[in-house]
Amino acid sequence: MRIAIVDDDPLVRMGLKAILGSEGGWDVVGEAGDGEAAVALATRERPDVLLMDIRMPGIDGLEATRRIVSAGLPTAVLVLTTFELDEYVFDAMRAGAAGFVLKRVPPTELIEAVRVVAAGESLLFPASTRTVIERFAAREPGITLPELTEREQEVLRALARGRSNGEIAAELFLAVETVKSHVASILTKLGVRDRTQAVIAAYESGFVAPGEPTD
Amino acid sequence: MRIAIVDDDPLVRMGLKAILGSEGGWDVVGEAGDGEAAVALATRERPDVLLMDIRMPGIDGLEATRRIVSAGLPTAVLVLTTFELDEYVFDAMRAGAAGFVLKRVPPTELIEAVRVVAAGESLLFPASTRTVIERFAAREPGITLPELTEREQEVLRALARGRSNGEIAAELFLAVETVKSHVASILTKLGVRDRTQAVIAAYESGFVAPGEPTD
DNA sequence: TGACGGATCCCCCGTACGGGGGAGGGCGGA
DNA sequence: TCCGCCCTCCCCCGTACGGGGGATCCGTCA
Repeated sequence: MRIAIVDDDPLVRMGLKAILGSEGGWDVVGEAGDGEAAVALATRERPDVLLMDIRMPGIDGLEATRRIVSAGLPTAVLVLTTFELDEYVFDAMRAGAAGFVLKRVPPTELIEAVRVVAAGESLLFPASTRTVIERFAAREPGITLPELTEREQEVLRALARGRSNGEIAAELFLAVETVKSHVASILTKLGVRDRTQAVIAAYESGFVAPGEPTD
Repeated sequence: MRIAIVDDDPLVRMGLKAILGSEGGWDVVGEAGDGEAAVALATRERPDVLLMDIRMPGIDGLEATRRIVSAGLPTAVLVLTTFELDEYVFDAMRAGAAGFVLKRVPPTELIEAVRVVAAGESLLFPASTRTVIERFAAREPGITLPELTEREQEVLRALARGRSNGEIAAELFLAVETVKSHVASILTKLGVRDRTQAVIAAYESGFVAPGEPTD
């Protein structure tokens, strides 16, 4: 397995190298001290795993991660930082990092983390997982949808897939008038003006979520 | 540390008990075979950690978790299931579980998971973490929006807040006709039919996200 | 039994919406 | 310099949409 290490502190790089080098079958194929060099390194060596520091001069680790991921390189970026800042975690996730761990974790856990991301999985250190879960859960009760009947829920799901009244009628084997009356009752129940606002309410309430079966 | 075990299969309960009992300082203070009994058990014993199966007769593990969490009990629920279904993970997170692991993980990892949630942290098994990150990042699974001009992006954001053409015109100090032409070019660029589908595309692409500034 | 809500369907009507076409000003790249 | 893009505004037109009335059938529940 081929590993690259990116950190602006040579001492940290040496430490990481020492830890990872103790594992058999692993090979540290390159090092970099800033984001620019990190992207170049990843492009040239195409390592399996890249340990990425966040705070670096010039292009920081998050931006470098973004570039590496969006370049479609076969490299799993494991973000490795000193600070337990939640925003770092979220930004790293959004940047496309495969994992997020603190530098101060014991060597065995770091090795395990590298193994996990190399296997195509992901991991966060426990405290981050907690905040992620909290934010995920907290997003849920943004608004609560009023009680909708079975049929109305079906129609709302169809609305959230961008269907017109005619299409919904065809899909559910109904007359357009029936669909219209369902839509009308949905609108009044949700207290919104039109189907677009109904779809927004569906997303905001978690009734439908991005990335779910759109069709 | 006081632990409770909830699973409808007596054999599984015995197995878990055997694994956890091998740790010093841990005490299995109760068992339950369904959700109803789980809530009663948690209320009565107030354990530090509760291992919760999902698939159970009657009230399932997710609903039981919801009740335990919303009751404000000092119990960290570690959801433990056989199936690697993503929806289970998300539902468990929403229900307030502190962790989510598969039954088939090695005993050492299970023990580690109990230790983590008991410490007030959270954890997911790696494959779940990956899907959670992906959904959170909302980059990969979604679609990519074609290039929109500044103005078009403003208009799309307004659309995603449920605004009508007239309202957008007022907000942006434009003529309704201008808004209409922006909307028209958005629709053609996104390849969609109406504003509702445009809003859906905005959510699915991550251009806007649930829980973000709705107003 | 009757009341009630859900689901289905019908008609009328006004309008916001979306398609098509065009036109002018500003600003940066070729 | 001229071309192209963006932003702005204008007109016409057809229709899907949403609001307002209904009506009928069905199950549940009191």
